[in-house]
Amino acid sequence: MKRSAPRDPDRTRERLLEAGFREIHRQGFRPASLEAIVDGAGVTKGALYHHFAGKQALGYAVVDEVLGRLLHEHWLGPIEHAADPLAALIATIRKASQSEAVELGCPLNNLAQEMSGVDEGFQHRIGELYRRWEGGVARALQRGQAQGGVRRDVDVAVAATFVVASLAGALGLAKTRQDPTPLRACAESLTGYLRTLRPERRRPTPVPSRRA
Amino acid sequence: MKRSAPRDPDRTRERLLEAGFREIHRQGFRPASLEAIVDGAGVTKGALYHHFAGKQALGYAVVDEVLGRLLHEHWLGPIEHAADPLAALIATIRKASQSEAVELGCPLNNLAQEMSGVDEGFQHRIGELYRRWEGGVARALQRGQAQGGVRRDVDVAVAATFVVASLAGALGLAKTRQDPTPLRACAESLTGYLRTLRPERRRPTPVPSRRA
Amino acid sequence: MKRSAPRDPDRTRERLLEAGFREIHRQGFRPASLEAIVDGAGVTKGALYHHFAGKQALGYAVVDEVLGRLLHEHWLGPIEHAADPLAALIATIRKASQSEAVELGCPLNNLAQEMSGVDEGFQHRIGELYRRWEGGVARALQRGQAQGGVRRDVDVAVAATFVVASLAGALGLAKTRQDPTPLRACAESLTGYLRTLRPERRRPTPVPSRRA
Amino acid sequence: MKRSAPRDPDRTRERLLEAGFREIHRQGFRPASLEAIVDGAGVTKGALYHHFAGKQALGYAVVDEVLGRLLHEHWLGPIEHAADPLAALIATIRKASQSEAVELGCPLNNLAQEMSGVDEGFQHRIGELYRRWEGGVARALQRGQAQGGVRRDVDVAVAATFVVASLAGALGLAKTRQDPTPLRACAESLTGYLRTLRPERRRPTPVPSRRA
DNA sequence: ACGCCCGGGACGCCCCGTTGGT
DNA sequence: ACCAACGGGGCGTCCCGGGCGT
Repeated sequence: MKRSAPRDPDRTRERLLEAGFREIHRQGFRPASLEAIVDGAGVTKGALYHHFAGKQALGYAVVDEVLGRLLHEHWLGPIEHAADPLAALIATIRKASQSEAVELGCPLNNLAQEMSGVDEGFQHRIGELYRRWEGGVARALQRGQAQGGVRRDVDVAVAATFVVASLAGALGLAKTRQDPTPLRACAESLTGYLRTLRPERRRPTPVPSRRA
Repeated sequence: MKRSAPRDPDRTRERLLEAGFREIHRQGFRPASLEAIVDGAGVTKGALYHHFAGKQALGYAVVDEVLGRLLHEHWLGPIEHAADPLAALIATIRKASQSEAVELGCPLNNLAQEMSGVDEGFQHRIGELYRRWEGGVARALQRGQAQGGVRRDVDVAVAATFVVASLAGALGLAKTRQDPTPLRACAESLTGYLRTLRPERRRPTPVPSRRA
Repeated sequence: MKRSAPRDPDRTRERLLEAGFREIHRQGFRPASLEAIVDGAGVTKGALYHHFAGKQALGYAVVDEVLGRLLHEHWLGPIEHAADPLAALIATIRKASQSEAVELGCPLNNLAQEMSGVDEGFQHRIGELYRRWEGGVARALQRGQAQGGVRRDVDVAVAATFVVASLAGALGLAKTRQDPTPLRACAESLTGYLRTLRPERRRPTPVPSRRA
Repeated sequence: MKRSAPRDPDRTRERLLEAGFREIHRQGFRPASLEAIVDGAGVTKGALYHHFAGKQALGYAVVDEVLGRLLHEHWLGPIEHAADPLAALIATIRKASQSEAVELGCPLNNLAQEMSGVDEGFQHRIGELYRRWEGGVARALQRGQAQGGVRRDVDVAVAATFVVASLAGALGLAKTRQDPTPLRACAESLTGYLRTLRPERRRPTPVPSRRA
């Protein structure tokens, strides 16, 4: 018998989620093929149907579990308990801008563009993730205000929305061009913008410098 | 006899492009149904295959012709010959942010997220449009520099990329939430950012004000 | 090129109906395989989908067109303009009872048992055919009354229902047993019953004789 | 610990048979879903496969045990030891014709139409039940002959077949129409027919009266 | 040249009946 | 007695070209 996997339901489910995420990231949800997903996971259709009610349910689970985890790992975690929240935020943006993985774009953004307005379930789930993202940024700015690193007159909600939107847009642009350059240009400008949120000391120089 | 349409090839082609644009905007390119497109255009499949080599060719033509035209109408034209280019740019952003049509999102952005990295033909064509967009913004800033409305040390290419990316991101976020609010928040922040590009007179106030 | 069929839509549709009828007759509607039907018709799925909206629509068309035609040919036509309607009715019953084709049963009865109470469209269409069948028998009996071959006090509607029901039941029984014997037994008894509907002359002998 | 059901194999088997009968009656054998059956029985698939070799074996058991019991209860038992067998037979027919439960039809007849000619095992089992049914009716008529309530020249086998076939047909017609009326019309006619089997005293009036 | 009717394959998702490991 | 996993089709329907009229 070729029983390689010694019957591990949780692992099977995890593999399906992971393969589903990959395929959805690459192809989008609707063009994603269940066949490709089960192949990628090394299981059969029956296993998928056992763990999920169908393609839609798998997609929802990918958003809730996989994308939620990624969001926390890459964006929310690093700024959650930082000593200087604004600096931490800038650091995460810089780090993201140095990634070369622009080929497939931001999975959350991709899914958002594809499925919002087509499927309410996706829209709600994706909207929830964006809310958490903005919420994390807004809380960081708020903590910055509390400790004096951010000006008091800044509307943290508006600023957080702007940061998230610019990041999403830049990620998308980089994907479109298959080139991380626009991502870095945006990171630079966004950093400049964020520095204008610090209290002025003497002479602020909130302008983008010449391209490196 | 049954000659309702007096056989007008150009008009047929135009109708197909228009119906194709609508369907692609609503559903995305791959989920778009040729059946729906020919129904929307009031013609048959044969007519489509007479004017276009296939679905892909129709998609390319939609990008080149329809999206190109829309881009020029909404974004490029209004800032092309403006007396104060920066003010004109801010005005177009403000105008776009007041639109209520967030349901389907920006057609260019949607297609970019879906097809870049999947189909090279789309990627090139969409990239070309983004280049034209950024180029238009950059030229406007440059003309601003020439006439003194924009600081000389601004890297217009970086700034143009940032503007376009933020707009695309905000449009996407608004679509995701089915709510124009984030679009307005971004327009506000972006306007603030753009004002920091003006030469300082006395005391710059480049900060976003409390939400209205 | 292997273009055997020179593009004949009507013929294609007819072939599909015929193959659909055969498969449905053999397997029942729900277990019937579209794949088997298109194979039997020598066409592809595309052709089927072109002529019918789906499996259900094909099934409806089979009932309306094929079964309707068969009903008329075998049961309604022969008694429609007969000089002696009762005799003609008895003759059709006798003829049907001599058929050896009991293997698959009566297609109308099969479909009725399977689909009534599951699909309203089938129920209405099948019910309509039964109504036409009973109606034909009832009209024949009525014409018999008019010309004196049937007693005036006979409720032709009740009698017609009984005749049709007994025939359907006998056909079913013969199919169940894969043996035409019960069909003949019923034909014999039914003939006896029908003779009791004739006006009495002297001494009626309306009893079934010993089995042949 | 988690012993909610105190592990009663016989009861589990009984529940499966009962749920299987219900689902098969409603959907037919092939469209019946094992999932629905085990849900209806409140057990799991494993339990089903513990008690039966598979779907087919369950179906066979349903025919043998459940349908056999129902046949005896409704049709065979009441006429088995009746003082006047013919009267008892007429009484059971009348009783059946007054039932309102025409929605799903006669389970035996349904299964017979569906599975005879498709599966030999079903055919034999169902044929056996029909034989027992006819046998019971024939014996009743025979006992009627012995005690003088039925004419001696009647071929009881032929008559029994006719009775059963007419009943099956009428049940089916009623189901098709979702209306018990045809069942009553047939019961009336069948009663009339059966009365012609009694020895003539003076003037027989074996004709159906005008519809009430 | 232009347009339409018809037909061809190809997957995609769903879901089902069944069997090993516990 | 059961949970987990397995493959095998079923139907839908989609994108696409040949064969004809106009």
